[in-house]
Formats: sequence, structure tokens, C-alpha cells
Amino acid sequence: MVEDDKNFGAVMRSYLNIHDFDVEWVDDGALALQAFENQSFDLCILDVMLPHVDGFTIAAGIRKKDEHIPIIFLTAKTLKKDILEGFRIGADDYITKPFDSEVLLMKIKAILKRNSMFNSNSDRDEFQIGKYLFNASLRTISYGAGEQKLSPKESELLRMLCIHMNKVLPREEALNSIWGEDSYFTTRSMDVFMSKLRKYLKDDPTVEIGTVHGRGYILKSEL
Amino acid sequence: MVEDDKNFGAVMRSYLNIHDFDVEWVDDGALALQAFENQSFDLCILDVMLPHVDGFTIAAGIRKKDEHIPIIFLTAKTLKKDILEGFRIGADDYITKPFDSEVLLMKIKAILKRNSMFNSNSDRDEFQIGKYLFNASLRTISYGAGEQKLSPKESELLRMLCIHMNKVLPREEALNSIWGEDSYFTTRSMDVFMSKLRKYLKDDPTVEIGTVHGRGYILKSEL
DNA sequence: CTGGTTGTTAAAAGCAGGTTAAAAAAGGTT
DNA sequence: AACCTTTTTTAACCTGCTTTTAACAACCAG
Repeated sequence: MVEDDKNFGAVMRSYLNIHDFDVEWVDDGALALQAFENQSFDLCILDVMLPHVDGFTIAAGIRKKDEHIPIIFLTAKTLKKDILEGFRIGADDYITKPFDSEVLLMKIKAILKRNSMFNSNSDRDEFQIGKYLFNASLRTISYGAGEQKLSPKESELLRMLCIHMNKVLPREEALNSIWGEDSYFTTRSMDVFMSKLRKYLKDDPTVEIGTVHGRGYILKSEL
Repeated sequence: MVEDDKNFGAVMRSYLNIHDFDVEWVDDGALALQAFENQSFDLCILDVMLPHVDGFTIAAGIRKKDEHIPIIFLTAKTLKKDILEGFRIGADDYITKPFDSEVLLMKIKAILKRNSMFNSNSDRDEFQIGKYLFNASLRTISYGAGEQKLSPKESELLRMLCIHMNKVLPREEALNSIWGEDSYFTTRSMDVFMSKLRKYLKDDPTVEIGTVHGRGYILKSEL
């Protein structure tokens, strides 16, 4: 969420938190694009009226990096021109301020539901990682002639890393999704798996599973 | 079905579901070819106008992998050029948008019926497995002079493997389809059958029933 | 320097699957 | 009905894969 009004932003965030959404909130376009680079999001909410860069410009930047991610504009203007501009860039919806927060909530849910079935990443099962080809449904990594079989958890973990390619995969996100809990032991177990994945990928120097101390892991690969 | 219009796709899918078809729906060419690699289909419906790769290109990719599978194009264009291009690639039919969904349904049924004798994976009964010829209705595997008779369950199981040739057949899919349930004992029973099938096929080293631990089995064979 | 985080390895525990043989069920035949 | 044959299930034992646990080394941040 990009919103420069601090009071409004804070209210908004806690309202969404209450409804089980994780919100990353920034107040400025540069920070927004930066956050988008480093984390993974399911949906963007952009205020149109912002101090330095307006919401449309931010949206254009986001669209360059991800063609499909849903974008909702928040705008005080009801000018038809603005609404059309929003849709031209590829907005999924827009909402005019002041507005009913329940309406926004409904719109968010509708968009996420509509997109969940194919929103690319969530159920892909083949990924190119450097010179490796990883097939998540056959659970294999192939590279030239060789082929390495993966166990279910190894494969799931690598798949999550691939979905977050070149972005940080937070530890707890992987733990909750694959193990269903986040205890001391599951944490250590995951470390063991990470160590195994690094071995599988060690023959391509352009590929690396990096550690972001205290936060998570990041699969780095050109292309 | 490859269709990028979310609303149209959703309506289409539920309409087809109501008429007892299983629909796998993707919105993009890459995902389409990927799905085609990993699953088994009886018919493809391709929108021609798509964001990245157009329907004709997808069709060409599909034709490379399967010479016979029926393809129906969905197109807003009524240009003769496009229709001809479609048929050149090997379309079985095309339909121009907007159209009557009942018409599409009729066309689908007609094509599946027309092709059912030698094509539609779901009720084929002869399969070439390496140097073996497996006849599912006679329940025999022949290889040169020799012939091996199969019991009903052996045959059904081998048939399911053949339908998923070179793709994973999930354990539970076979269990639900052949045994009608998925309990501890039916599972072990299937293991016994798998063991028998492996013996029947052991004389051709190019044929292999592989295990994907925790998921299912895969019948691998060149050709 | 120090406490918490992460890397790595190896052993242990846990499970899924392979195989065989015997028991049970189903189907034919006399 | 009694008997035989074929098919399927059950049981037991064993192998191998997968995951967890434990222990110790390395690392990072304050």
C-alpha cells in the first residue's frame, strides 16, 4: 500500500490486518518500487495523489516488472480522465475517497479470488534456474544429461524459492506453508533442507541461495 | 482451455463443468504448453487473441507433441486468412466470438465422438509400450510370438498408466478409479499389482515403471 | 566479546514402497 | 454341492527414501 496520509494509512493498515492481510505500507513512490523489488506481493493499493511521484507513474513502474499483479487505485478525484488513465495502465479496480472500508475489503477479496486460479506463479511447476531445469511435479532437477531427484519437502521448498526468484523468501512464510508451524525444530529442519538444496545447485556458479540474516533466504539467478 | 479474459473464462469453465467436462484453464501460452506436458487431455480450446503468444503458436507447439489431439480455436476475427491459418495448423474447428455456448458444446461433442474411435485417450484400448503391444479389452500383452494374459485389475491399472504415459499417475487417482476407495489395504494391494506389472514388462529395458515417492507411478517409454 | 542465528554433518526415527507367500474370495466345471 | 482354477486381498518381512533430531562449527550484530 502506498499512502502518504499517515493517519489514514495507519487506520487502513490495522483494518486490513484485522481481516488477515499482511500489509507493507510505504508513503512514497521510490520506496514503493524498492519494496516491490525486494518482496513478494499479491496485490497493490496505490493512492493517486502523492507528494513526489503520482500513483499512475508508480503503477507503470510496477507493470514493467509484473504484468499481472492486481492494482487498485485510491483517488479523491472522480474525473473520468483519471479513471480511464488508471484502466489504461492496467488497474483492476479503483476506489474514490472518502469510501467505505468494507467496500474496499470486498473488492480486494473479489480480485484475489478471481486471480487466484491462474495468477501465474502460484501453480507453475517448471522453472529455469541458471542452467538447471526444475520440474516441481516430477520433482527433478535436470542439467544436461544428469538428473537429480528431489524429496517432497526439498521440492516444495525449492518451488517457493523459485516463486520468489531474486526476492527474499521469509523464513516463516516457508515454514508456515510447508510445515504448517514455526517452532524451533521445524526451523532447524528447514536449515538442513536449505543445505541440501545448495548442494544440488552448486555446479552453476551463477546460481546462489543467499541468506538474509534474521529474515529469510533468496534464490539469486541471472535471467 | 486457454483464455485470457477472466470473466469469460470463468463462465465458460462452469458451463462446461455443468455438462460433465473437466476443464483445465490457463491464461497464457507458456502455462498451456506446460500443462499439456504434465497432464492428459482429450481436447484443446484456444483463444487466438492472447497477450503474449497467440493461439496459433500454442497450437503449433501442441501439434509437435500430439499429432491427433483435437483443437478448437476461439476467435473474434472472421478474417478468412485467420481461419485458413487455423486449419493449416490442424484445427478441428473454429468458432467466432461472440457465440452461442450451446453451439460450442455441440461442436465439442461432435469432435470427441468423431475422434473417439482412435483418439480420445480416455477410452483407447490398444497401446504400444516399447516392444510390447498391450490390448486392454482382450487383456493381453504380446511381444513377438509370446503373449501374456492379464487379470482385470492388472489390465485396468496398466491402462491407466498408458493413458498417463510418461506423466505421473497419482496413487489416489488410480485407487479411486479402480478400487473406488483409498484405504491402507487397497494401497498395499495396488503395490502388489505394480510389482506384477513390472515383471510383465521387465524384458524390454527401454520400458520402466518408475516411482515418484509419495505421489504415484510413471510409465516411462521412448517413442 | 557474547548471545542468538545459521551451516553442516551424521545418526536416529519414521514411513512409504517392494516382494513374496499364504489366505480368502470369486468364478467355472463336473 | 463339491471341487478346481483364477483373481484379489491380507500379512509379514525387508529395503530404501525422507525427515527429524542432535551436536558442533561458523557467523553476524550489537
